[in-house]
Amino acid sequence: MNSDFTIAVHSLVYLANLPEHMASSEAIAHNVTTNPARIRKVMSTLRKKGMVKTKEGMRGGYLLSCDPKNITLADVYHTVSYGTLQPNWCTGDPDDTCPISSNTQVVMDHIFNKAEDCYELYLSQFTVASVLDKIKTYS
Amino acid sequence: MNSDFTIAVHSLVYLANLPEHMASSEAIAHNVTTNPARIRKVMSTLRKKGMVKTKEGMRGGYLLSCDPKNITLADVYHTVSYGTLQPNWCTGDPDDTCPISSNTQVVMDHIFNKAEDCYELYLSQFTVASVLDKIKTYS
DNA sequence: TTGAACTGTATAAAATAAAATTACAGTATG
DNA sequence: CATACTGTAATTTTATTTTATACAGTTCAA
Repeated sequence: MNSDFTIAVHSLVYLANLPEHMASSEAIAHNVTTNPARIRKVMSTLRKKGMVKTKEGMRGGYLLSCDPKNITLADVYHTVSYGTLQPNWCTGDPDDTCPISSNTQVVMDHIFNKAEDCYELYLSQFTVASVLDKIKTYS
Repeated sequence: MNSDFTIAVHSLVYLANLPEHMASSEAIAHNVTTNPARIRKVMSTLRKKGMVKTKEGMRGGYLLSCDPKNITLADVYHTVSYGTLQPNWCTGDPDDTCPISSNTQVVMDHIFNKAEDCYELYLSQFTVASVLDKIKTYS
């Protein structure tokens, strides 16, 4: 499981907290403690789903393109990490004559797929704004 | 994310399908397509929670110790993989004066912890018996 | 009572995945 | 036209996962 989801949430919260809702990949990377290239990759996929706008060139960077109250963590998860609940490793052998060996993987696939829906439903209760609020109560 | 959960479920289903509900690590490993040492490690943790009994020595192996209808995937997940929803990587810097940098990880920790509960609730609808039934409908 | 067939567990090696680094073309700004 | 950005790809480094190997301890049965 990679950390793109955590990075995406952190980046969006960071933007939401800024008066202009805008920052460069370098500023975000410093806050998140990672490198600018990784931030750009994650933000680039968020842009494709319309969550942020990007400005290239000098004084460019990333700008929140909607109200932090309207971005749920489910939206973020779906955009950057959908499918990562299931491990890559496959169990059994699809060509084995034993149905347990050949079909367990297929059944687990279904279970993991529905788990994603369940996970997203859970995450839909949180928004970028609500996460920011929680962070502030710790300060 | 490692595959211990998938391996545990597959192994238990395999046992449930056998008339004596019993098999050696070698037989299970062959069905799962992994090595006996790994099966023994996973089964060993299931034993500690009372899901299987083990017989050492000649003609030994693993024996289901309860009705497959009474083992939910939530039980299995909790036993072998609890906590793996959260990535190991940590965001931000706890010593940074910026609360976004220092507190986002803590808030994400809470969100991931509650997600585990949600995930287990979802998994509690499945049992070793119900998974076995589904596998058979594919045959 | 001995040896074959098991489990339990640890360690090391190999394979895979994740993260960081580097590089550079493209773009806006002043 | 130089500077400060993004977009993206390739490479290297690091961490994790999986496999392989080994061996002590246990049980059974001849």
